[in-house]
Amino acid sequence: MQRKTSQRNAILDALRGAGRPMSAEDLTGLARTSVASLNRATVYRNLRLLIGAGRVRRLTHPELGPLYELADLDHHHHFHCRLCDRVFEIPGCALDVRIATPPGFRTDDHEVFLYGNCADCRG
Amino acid sequence: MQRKTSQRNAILDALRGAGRPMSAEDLTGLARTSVASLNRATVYRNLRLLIGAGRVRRLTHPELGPLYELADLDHHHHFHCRLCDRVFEIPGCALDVRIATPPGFRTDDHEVFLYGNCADCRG
DNA sequence: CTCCTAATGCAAATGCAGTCGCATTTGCAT
DNA sequence: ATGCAAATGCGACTGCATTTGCATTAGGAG
Repeated sequence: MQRKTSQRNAILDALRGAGRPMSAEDLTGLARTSVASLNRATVYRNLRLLIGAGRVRRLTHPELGPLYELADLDHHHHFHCRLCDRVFEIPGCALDVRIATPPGFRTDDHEVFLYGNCADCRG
Repeated sequence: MQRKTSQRNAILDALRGAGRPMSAEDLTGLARTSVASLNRATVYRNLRLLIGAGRVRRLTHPELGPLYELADLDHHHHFHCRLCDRVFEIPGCALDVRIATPPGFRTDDHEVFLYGNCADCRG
């Protein structure tokens, strides 16, 4: 990642603009509004680079598969609206890890996925 | 699912005996201790049948991919030991869904994945 | 402005979970 | 004991996310 390219900017801008995790495909579509020629392979190559550089994080959503989000976010949960299929970043942590951890185990990390309807879709 | 076959029994017994969610591949390996000829396609066909009958549940683990578990379990979390790579069913729920849900949203369901080391591996 | 090489676009290729067609086996009702 | 449809085993095949080979384009140091 030594040169700055319009496609890499477009990918990062798309991620920042959306403010929510997206699939590689959605991300490609969104970034194409900036760079129309943007190719899938380029997106994947840049995602790999950006993940390596600690700027992007890849997660696997149990219902939606692989999603990409900016890495400079504090710990948060993910809410999947089953109507509009968007995933929202929910700041904060409502899990009591001490209670969640069985005796003798040590929990280093965790993920929480919420499912339901977002405010827009309930309107 | 009208006839009882040794392979279907082997699959269910493997799931019961292990007491934890497993990949189709691990499940096949385990069930083969009962029915050596057991084929992958048969495992998948039976899993589909059993899921349709509400006896088995399929889940996608963010780090381990698709796993299968018995469906007659109460709500629980999943603990992934990163040393032995086993997934444990953790009974109970240490998530406060009211706190976890943003204003205006409605949460119908959720999943919690814990990561760390199990009691055996910490020994 | 030039040149070197990183980065891109394209299309073909991977790897993996799961599925399908078909010949053969096997529950189980009669 | 018989027969038929369900179930199995096998190997080839899908679909999807991602990767790779290669020719071309384009940052940016000099």
